[in-house]
Order: sequence, then C-alpha cells, then structure tokens
Amino acid sequence: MLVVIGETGSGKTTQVTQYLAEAGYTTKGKIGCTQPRRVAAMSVAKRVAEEFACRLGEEVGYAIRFEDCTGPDTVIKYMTDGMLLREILLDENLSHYSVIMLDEAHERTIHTDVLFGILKKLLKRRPDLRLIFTSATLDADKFSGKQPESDYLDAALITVLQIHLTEPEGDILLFLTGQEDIDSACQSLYEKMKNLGKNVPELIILPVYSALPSEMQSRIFDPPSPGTRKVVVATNIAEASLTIYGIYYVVDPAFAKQNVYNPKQGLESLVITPISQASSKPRAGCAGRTGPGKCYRLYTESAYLNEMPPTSIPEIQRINLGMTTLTMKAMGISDLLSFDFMDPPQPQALISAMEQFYSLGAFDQEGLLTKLGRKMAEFPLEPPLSKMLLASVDLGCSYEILTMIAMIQTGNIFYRPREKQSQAEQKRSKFFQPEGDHLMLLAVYEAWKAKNFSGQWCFENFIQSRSLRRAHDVRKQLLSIMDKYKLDVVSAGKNLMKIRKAITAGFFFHGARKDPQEGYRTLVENQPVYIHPSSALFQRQPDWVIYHDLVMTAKEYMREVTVIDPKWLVDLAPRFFKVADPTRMSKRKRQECIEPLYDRYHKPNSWHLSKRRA
DNA sequence: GAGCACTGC
Repeated sequence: MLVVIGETGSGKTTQVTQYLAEAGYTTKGKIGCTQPRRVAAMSVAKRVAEEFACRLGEEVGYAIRFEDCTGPDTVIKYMTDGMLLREILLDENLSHYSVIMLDEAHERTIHTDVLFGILKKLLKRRPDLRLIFTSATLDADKFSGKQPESDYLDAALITVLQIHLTEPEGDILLFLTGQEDIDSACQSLYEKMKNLGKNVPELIILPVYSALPSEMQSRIFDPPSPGTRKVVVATNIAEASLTIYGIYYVVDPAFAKQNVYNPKQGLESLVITPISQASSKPRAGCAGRTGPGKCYRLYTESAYLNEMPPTSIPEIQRINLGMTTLTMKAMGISDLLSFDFMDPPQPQALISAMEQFYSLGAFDQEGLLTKLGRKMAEFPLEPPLSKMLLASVDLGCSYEILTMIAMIQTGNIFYRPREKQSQAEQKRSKFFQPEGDHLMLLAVYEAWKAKNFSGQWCFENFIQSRSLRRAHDVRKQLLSIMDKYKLDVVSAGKNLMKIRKAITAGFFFHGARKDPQEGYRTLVENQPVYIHPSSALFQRQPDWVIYHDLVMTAKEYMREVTVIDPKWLVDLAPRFFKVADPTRMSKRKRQECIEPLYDRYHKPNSWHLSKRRA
C-alpha cells in the first residue's frame, strides 16, 4: 500500500499508471485508476492513450456509467470511483486487477471512502494486490460553523466593479452560492453598470449554474469582443467541472451550499456554509489558467485561519447512507457499525439506514439481506426507489414506474426563466394530473416520446432537454438490469391505482395527512409540512398524500406529491403501519383508523446492536 | 404561492 502526495496537475494521474505498466505490473492483471468525476476519467484516459500510442479502448480505456470504453486488451483502466464499487459487487476479489489506484482521495467522496475500507480488507485475501492512494493534502480535520456575512453579496459586486474600472484587461470569475444569488447578482450588476453611464467600457454579465440550460451555459465560453470584459458569476460548478479560458481575476466570498442530512427526520437541506481552506485553493487557481492572475479573497487572514475549516466534512458523514450501505451489505459486509471507515459516519445514520431496510423488507428479523434486498442492491437507486420498482413488477405497472423513477432521479425537468415565469408556468400546468406529480412526470416523458424525443418540443414547453435525455439514459440502464434478472416490464394501462400503490410501497414513510388547521402533518414525526406551490396538487390539497422528498426553504415543503388511500399503507408496509385499535383511541383518532407504528418494541433492533449476528 | 450547490451509480 502506497500513498502519493502531489498537487493536482503534478502528473501523478497520468504518469504513475504508465510507470507501473512499464515495470511489468500488467502481466498479471489490469491497473485500475479511479476518479471522482466522469469527465476526469474520460479525459485522463484519452491523454494516456495518446502517450501510450494506442487507440482509446485498446490498451488504455475508461469505464463510466452508460459508457464502457474498454476492450479485451485493456491494461490501464480509468473509471469513476462509483464504477469500481459496482465492480466489487460482481467480483469481490477484483481478480482481474493487479493494481488499484484511488486518485484524488483527498476529495473524500463517499465512494472513495468506502473503497478505501474495502480494499484494505481485500489485501488480506489478496496480498499480491497493490494499492495506491493519491491525495493533494495529507490531513483532514473537523468542521466548525460560521455565520454567513449578510453583505458578502454587496462586497462581491463592488469588487467586481472596481476590477472592471481600474484593472487591466482580463475576464472576471465571481463565486456565489446558488441560482437565486446568481440571478439577482447579475440583475444588480446590470443596473449598476447602467447607472455608470456610457463612458465606462462594456461589461458582459454571464450567469452559470447546473440548472441553467446548456445553450446558456455555453455562452460563458465565448470570448468577449475587443474593448469589453466579461464577468462570469458561477456556483462551484466552475471549480472543477468547467474550465473557462481568459479568466484573470477571481472574486471569492468563500461561501458555498452544502447538503446536510438529518437522519432522524430524514430531512435533507442545503445550508450556506464557509468553504474550507482546502477548497479556496482551486478557486484561486481558476485565475490565470492561461496566464498570470489575481484572486480577491473577501475574507481576512484571521477568518481564514480561525473560521474556515482546513477541509470540508467528508461526504460519508453528511449524506443519506441508504444506497451505499445496501451495496456494502450486498458485498457481504455484515457488520456496518464496526467497518473500518477512515472517518466513521454517525452511528445514528447507519442505524436509520438499517431500520429503513427492515421496514422495506430488504432485511429480515436477523438483519440479513432478504432476496428482495439483494435484488434491490442491483439497481443504482436509493433503496425506496428500488423497492418501488420491484413492487411495481408484482403490481403490474413496472413500465410506468421505470419512467417515473428515471424522471424523478434526474430532477430539473422544468425550466422557469425569470423573465418568462408566467408563460413557463402555463406550459407546465398543461401536464398536471389529478393523481399527482409522479404521474405528471410520466405525462411529460410520454409527450416527449410521442414527439420523437424532440429538442424543439422541449424548448417550446420550457422543459430541459438535457434532463430528459439523461432520464432516457437512466431508464435504459434500469431496463437492462430488469432484463438481466428477468423482471417483467408491464404497463398498468388505465389502472393508475396500481402505480400509486407501487409508489406507496417504496415511500410509505413519506406519508402525510391533511392538518385540519393548516397544511399537512407527516405520519412519522407529526411534523408540519406543506405541498410545494409548484405541485400539481397545490390547488387540490387531498387528505392523504405520499411525497418523494422534503425540502426546507421558506417552509418545509413536500416535493413530488401523489394522492393515496391510507388503507394501502397497512397492506404495503405491514412492518411499519398497523390498523389502530379503536378501543384504545381518542374519538378524534378513531376517525382516522390508521396510526403509524414506530414504537421501539416493534423494531427487531437486536441486529444492529449485536456484532455476533449476521 | 415558491426558489433545488456539486458529483456519482
């Protein structure tokens, strides 16, 4: 086992694999090298193939989701870290490899973190395997919070204008946190420039974030005409995923949105947090990729030292662990609580994941994976979604559920530009279905399909064609896994109840009931929640609903909501709900007939506390 | 009557 420390761009990614090949490591197996991002895996493989003087896919190749560019002769294989994790599911000894290199391990993606633990264990069975971890930094530390300064936006805009008015030519990149920030910053920059009159040189203002349609994203690559300067206002999409040439000035307020998951409530939210010292470096590095550059850091040295954490919290301690832990279980890792994680996740996050497996029927009483659970792990989906898919096979509506899952996973289906909001909304409401938003997503996909997957149709309907194409790819992949395991793909026809039942079978713990006073209450924690105003059910407010997820913004909003019959809950989730005993209920409760079961005694929780089991 | 950073399978 070897650890290589080196800055990004030091050549470790492209050279180490070739040195190993020259040294003869490819005679007994392949050299595998993981990357946290797809683009990196592809572009690095391309470069190494050139240096190796072979065609891509021959001796040097890559594998990412939806794309396997390797062949029988491939000896150096680049791949995403998630891809290697899937490979372990098929061959736990990785018998085709002689060397595995986990590149950019400092990024601490959940996949790299899990691979780290699994590969260390694999060394005991395969002492001949060589492991290499590469990192730009050595140490990791814990995170401490800092209140965002309310005026960082204003300070950032003033800095941009100062640069524009006083500094020599060269484009500007400003980092902000999200779509709303960016749109309003662009608007306000535009007005400030207008107020300055005609005597100042022109400033071209360009927003960029992932939800922006690709045509508008690509405008940031156009070079400005002579005598003008451009300013790109971006999220951290510009940090690693996009390279913009001609940037000389970077303005960095040092904030970003981070996904924070609360396992107890099952609630994810995006919180504005200070970036880490480690990620301030690549931001500054965006200045002068092609020449000298300057970075304006909108914070003091003391804030840098005292308030910004050295590195960010690793993903594994922040996010919902459902899919990862199900994959680990399917790999035969029986005791997750004592697994050798580099930084262990919160025990509560592991326990809630396992409780969810039990109520979904993926675990038995002993905490062992059931047949259903094993099948669920085959799909690259969150466990509730794969349960929903497998339930749809039995209910006879897998054709429709496949599409809904692909669409819901992709997100960002509808595009609502500021200046054409009402028009976009009108188009969107044409897809509304009385049963709810899941069926609306299906209706969108079917309409697109009927128009031969037309991009023009998407444009006319304010729908992001990029998202639909991706949903199409995801659907194809899921379909091929269904084929592999001989799972039937059948249409529900006109019987939409089957579809709503399948949704309930996966998402029963996301049930909510109308509150007589206001909004809804979740069945599990009795939390007050609301239907999102963009939902097809916003006007209808039905009594019982299932939601796909909760998002905390102005209120706690349910996104992707579907009407259900509460009787289904007991049938489809007998481990979670029971019909309440009327003699033990208050009069008010008696009318409701159903109460959620989440009493401690009902959970067979011995398996997650005991190490002997499983 | 609102506003979803990024990545990955």
